[in-house]
Amino acid sequence: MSTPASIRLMLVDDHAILRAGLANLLNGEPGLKVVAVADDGESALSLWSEHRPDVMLLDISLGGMDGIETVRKLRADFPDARVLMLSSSEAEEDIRHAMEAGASGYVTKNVRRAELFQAIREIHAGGQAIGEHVARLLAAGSEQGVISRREMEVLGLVRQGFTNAEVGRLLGISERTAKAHVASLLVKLQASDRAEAVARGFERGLLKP
Amino acid sequence: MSTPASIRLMLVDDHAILRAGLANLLNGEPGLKVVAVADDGESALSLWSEHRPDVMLLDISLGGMDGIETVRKLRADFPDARVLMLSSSEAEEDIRHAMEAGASGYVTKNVRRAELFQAIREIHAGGQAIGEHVARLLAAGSEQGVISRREMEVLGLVRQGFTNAEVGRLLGISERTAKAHVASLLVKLQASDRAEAVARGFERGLLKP
DNA sequence: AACGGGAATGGCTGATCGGCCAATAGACGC
DNA sequence: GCGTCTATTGGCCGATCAGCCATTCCCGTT
Repeated sequence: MSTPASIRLMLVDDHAILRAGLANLLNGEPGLKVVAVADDGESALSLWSEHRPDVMLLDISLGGMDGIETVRKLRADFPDARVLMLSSSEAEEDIRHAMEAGASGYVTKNVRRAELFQAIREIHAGGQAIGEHVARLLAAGSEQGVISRREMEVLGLVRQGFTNAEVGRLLGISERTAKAHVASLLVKLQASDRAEAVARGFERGLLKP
Repeated sequence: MSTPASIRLMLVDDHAILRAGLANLLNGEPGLKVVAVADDGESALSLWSEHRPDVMLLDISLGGMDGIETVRKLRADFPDARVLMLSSSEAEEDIRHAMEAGASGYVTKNVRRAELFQAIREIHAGGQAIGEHVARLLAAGSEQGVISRREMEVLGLVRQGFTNAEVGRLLGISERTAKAHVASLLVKLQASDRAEAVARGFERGLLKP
């Protein structure tokens, strides 16, 4: 046929405004079509199997299950699902975790629209897409200790004032293990106690206000 | 006249996608028209005096000068300028500071579109607009303690990983006193340990990355 | 199949924390 | 002058932390 079928998109973001605006924007671009939207990970998964879109645009910060978990589960069920992370975070850890979880691309929300369209097409074609903005970040700060996903979870709980024992309970692991993760965080963040670790987390953009 | 003039809007947000999408969305609504966009506070101010819009939609988190500062300066130059804060932050401090700085309204980015349109019209008509979502937050926790200067100093040191004894030494006071300040911080910041106190400090904007 | 790293676990110990009690001194506003 | 608030200090104690030891399991890479 002369007009190739549109790339069928699914949007997942907890901000209604961004969802609506983005849908508008994407539907205005020839060759792209938004066929489903979701505001959390759970509905994203069920809507995916229902609509079977081509590409999911997924925010990292969602209520409930976060974007990383969502990618992981989606790719476990549909290994050929293609996901473009669309995040406002520039934290190196977020990017790395997203890609490791199976995302095919990662762009920050301040990409130019042309760059976004390009990324979607790239991904749909089977490629990877890292915003150049993002690529620079990755190249830059890959020196220091890499915070693992588990450690990020622990840091998030430490931030909320939980003790090691509580962290263990919440994550379904022993207090010893939680303590080990905290110890590891202290080393990697070059902090001398959990309070400083939290501060470093904010400074590095791992934690968001 | 039969068709009243549109409300002329200006968008200020550092996320290009949200800007583009939102502009689309707003221009699609009869009676609203986006006449200018900016991605930082400085250009927002100069574009305002150039275009003289009716209402500014302003994000709090901007590169460089933040949204609060932008409102303050704008209102200093144009006391009748009307600004609707459009933030993803639900932090009580952010809301309070924005309103104190002269914003006419505050909605979070997950308002429904109808509510957003309503807020814009409300503000243009000279009223105030607090998203109901936001209003609840404000009503809830408006009765917290004020952090004293000394406590701020202590918080700054705790953030850097100093122990109570070290804080005491650095401030020329005894460890007991330092401990008392920390205890007071825990109460006022509703934190259960120093790590959470630091986190709350960042969340409230008392500490900056 | 071997290797490296993350994740999970246990025990031990001295340092540190946070809560609870009470007290004195100076500053500010009414 | 009186009350309120912050800043300061002390003792006591159980809870929690952070450091150091070693071990097992699993996964992805080589």
